[in-house]
Amino acid sequence: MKLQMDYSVEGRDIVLKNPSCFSLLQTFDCGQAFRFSQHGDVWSGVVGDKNISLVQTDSEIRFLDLSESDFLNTFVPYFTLDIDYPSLIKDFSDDEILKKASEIGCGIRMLRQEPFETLCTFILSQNCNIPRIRGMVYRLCEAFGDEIEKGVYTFPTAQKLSKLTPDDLSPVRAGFRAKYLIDAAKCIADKTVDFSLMEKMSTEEASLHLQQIKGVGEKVAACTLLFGFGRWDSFPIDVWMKRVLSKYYPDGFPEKHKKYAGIAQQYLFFYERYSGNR
DNA sequence: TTCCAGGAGCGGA
DNA sequence: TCCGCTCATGGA
Repeated sequence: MKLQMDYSVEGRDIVLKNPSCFSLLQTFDCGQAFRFSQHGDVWSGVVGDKNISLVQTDSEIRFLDLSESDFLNTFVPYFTLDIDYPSLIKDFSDDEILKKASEIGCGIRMLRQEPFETLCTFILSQNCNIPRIRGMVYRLCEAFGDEIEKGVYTFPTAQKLSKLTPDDLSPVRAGFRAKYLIDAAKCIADKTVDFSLMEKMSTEEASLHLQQIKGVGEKVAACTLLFGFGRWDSFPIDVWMKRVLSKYYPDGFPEKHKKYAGIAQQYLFFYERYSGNR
């Protein structure tokens, strides 16, 4: 994994100087992850069993109180610091809408999130707005995760969730999604759905494999593959993307960009949702 | 109060 | 195969 930007160790922090294509606000607020929140200038969230805090200024992004080995092993892959975004965006510039969208959303970094957590959060996402998804995910972690610091919880394991009933999940207030969450946990725990096998499948095959879970259709499968497995060709189509496709791509998304269609999709989602193009 | 949300399952045509 | 209805809840 080749790091695409320089970093330095300053005291107990890791610092990225003048990072290209990296905005914490855009990355955490573009609807791919629901576990980061902002307090003042500090963004904090949980990745695996690590509580991480970050601060961005005009000239740097600072990972607070983080060892170099954790940075390299966990956060370089998590924040896709190995992807050359400027080249990717340049590649998109032959398409007028994609050019505009990737310029506006150029601070978005795709996140390589933990697959089970990604699966669950997008099962919860169905027919919900983003603030509500955050609430449900927080309550799920609070009720069934491990407390690693005061008020900070890990995401619960599949094994733990697989033993619960929808009634047990009532504090999450997930409604009809509770039973889907439990089915997902059971499928992962008993390996009916096997993440390690999916690594060898095509994106299409992996999507069908995930759709064995109740409450997982094409959209949730596509989000899981994109945000949890780094399948950049996976292209989730939700209500926002339906608008984008009908407005700008009535003849279909350009074949040429399908290899990174998932990243393009994220720029387009952000563009449509935040620039008032309705 | 009403509308709608990063959908999916279901039954009927 | 396609379409419309329903599901449970809360943010705006």
